[in-house]
Amino acid sequence: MSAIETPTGDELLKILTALGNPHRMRIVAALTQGRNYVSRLAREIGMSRPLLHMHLQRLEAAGLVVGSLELSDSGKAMKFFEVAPFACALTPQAVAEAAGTLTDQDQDENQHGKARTQ
Amino acid sequence: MSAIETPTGDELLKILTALGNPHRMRIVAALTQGRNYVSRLAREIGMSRPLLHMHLQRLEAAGLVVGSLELSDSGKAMKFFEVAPFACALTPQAVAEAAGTLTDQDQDENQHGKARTQ
DNA sequence: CTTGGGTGTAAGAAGAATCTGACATGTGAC
DNA sequence: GTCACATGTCAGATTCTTCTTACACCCAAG
Repeated sequence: MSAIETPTGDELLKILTALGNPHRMRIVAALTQGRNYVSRLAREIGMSRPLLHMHLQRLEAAGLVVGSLELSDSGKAMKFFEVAPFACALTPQAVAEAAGTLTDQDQDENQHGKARTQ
Repeated sequence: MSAIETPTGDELLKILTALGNPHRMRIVAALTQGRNYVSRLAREIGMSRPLLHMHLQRLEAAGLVVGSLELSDSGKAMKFFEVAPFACALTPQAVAEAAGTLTDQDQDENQHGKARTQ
């Protein structure tokens, strides 16, 4: 799991745009110290909850964090998030390799199939 | 040179936002195959020259490419670009470590000194 | 002097990302 | 019922990024 992965162009692009944001970097940093649920995390890092929700969605879409909706002892629904054990190397060769598999201008929700534009 | 570096938060952020763009990824990929000058590169990858100029500026500001203004045999000024041998690992720990050294809201050009806003 | 190829840059439009505020929902405790 | 605390989502404003177009300059060749 801690091996250096070589994601596709679109995956790497999603990872980079997800991490290329100071708030999201700090979110990942906070989750590295342990899992947490949304409202508490929002309080701790001083961010509005809807905003944190959006950032977590972006991080989860990139596969950098994983969230699971659990029920606390009292029955309250709480969404816990934790970091995914991602690891990818950022080198010119890795970027060049990934750039070759870029689908250019459609980042749709077709990561299960392979519906090319052409 | 090919060791895994651990940049500061602001540096990593600049690297990630620089690479988190399909055009810039393709520019890095094109420059991996050899140095090139701006107008020719713009022709090859099918991009307007001012736009490529902006992207190259962004990549150079992040330290991912280096440009040098040279004079051709005929005396024409040509700006050559080549990739810098960057290498950094993208792991939760690296992100957490970098997030600790983020200056939050000022991304000014004060990477030489330490001129804080306040 | 005009043409062709190189450089850089600035203004403004278009589009995407970010952020706030308000709303709707559910559950347990008082 | 009302409060506190959790969830999610939406509309709109704002800000940032991206991109085009147009301009400026320099040098060599015809």
